[in-house]
Amino acid sequence: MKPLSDTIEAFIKALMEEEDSQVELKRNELAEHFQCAPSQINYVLATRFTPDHGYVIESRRGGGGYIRIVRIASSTPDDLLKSIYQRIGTSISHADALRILARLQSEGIVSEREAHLMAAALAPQAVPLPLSLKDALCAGTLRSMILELAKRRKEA
Amino acid sequence: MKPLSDTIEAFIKALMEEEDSQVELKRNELAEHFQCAPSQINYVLATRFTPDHGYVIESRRGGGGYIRIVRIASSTPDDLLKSIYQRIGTSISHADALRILARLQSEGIVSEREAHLMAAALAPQAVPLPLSLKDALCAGTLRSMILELAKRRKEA
DNA sequence: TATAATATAGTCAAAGTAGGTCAATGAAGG
DNA sequence: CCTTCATTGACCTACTTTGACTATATTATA
Repeated sequence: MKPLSDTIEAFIKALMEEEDSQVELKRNELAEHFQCAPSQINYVLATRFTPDHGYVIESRRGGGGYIRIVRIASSTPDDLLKSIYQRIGTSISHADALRILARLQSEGIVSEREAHLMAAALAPQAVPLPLSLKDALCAGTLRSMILELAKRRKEA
Repeated sequence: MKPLSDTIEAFIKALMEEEDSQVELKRNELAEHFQCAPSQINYVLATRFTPDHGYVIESRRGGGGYIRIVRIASSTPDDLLKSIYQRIGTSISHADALRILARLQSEGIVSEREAHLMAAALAPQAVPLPLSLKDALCAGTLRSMILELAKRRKEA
């Protein structure tokens, strides 16, 4: 049984297809529709529609409240690579790193195959490392790959 | 009395026959079915469905979790990947790793761009690690990427 | 107007679900 | 015995779902 979160994610993405990379929805209605707790919607947004994924959320509470999800207009690939590189910093969680890879793929900067290859390089290796070091290693590897992508753009 | 592990192994392999050299299963359900500890399943996977045996495992935890076993085909280029995989072992120098990448590229298994991406992932990270660990890390990362390549050949 | 009621959305911690790891123990054969 | 393979259970990590409490906006009421 696929988790509800995945279904809700797909539902929202389908909506975004129709409209112009932008949806506005009512949290309670969505929750009602999927028969789940309203906070479930927040969970989906927090794990699948983050800035790393290329989305921005705006919302308002109170009567007539809403949640708007906007797909960030991509600047040039070079700018995107630069900002991602900076965002990575010296430490990043594995989950966040995968989000960034998904973004790179959806922006067409890497192919699906390349994204998978990059993910493989980030997979928790058989090398036993303390958790603290792991995020640093993840960051280093990802940064190194991002740099390579940036370099090849320049050359091309 | 044949050990349970053999039975579970056969069971999984039978499943793979039906489906397309690929199964998805629930660890707990399988364990329940065979009335054994869930970790028994991991044991079977670790001893009979390793990359050396020609399988790749993917899994996900939490609600909706699963274990997917993918058989990687053994056509000619796969044999090369297989032998490379074995050659890598648990430790490899950075220089040797780069030589392997060059080979993969010259064989047309990866593009130049992919080879560079892989090299970037193997670059000596900013993370300070004892030399002994570095070669092990290099091996782990490379193996992981090789496996990904093998898996995708199968899918293609 | 203030104020209260109502309608939303946000946060966070706890519980629920599910797979992973590892070390101890058990069993079978040489 | 001793080694190798099998089995188990305690503990760990990861992902999901929920609910109690909080924050904020709008609307009705005094």
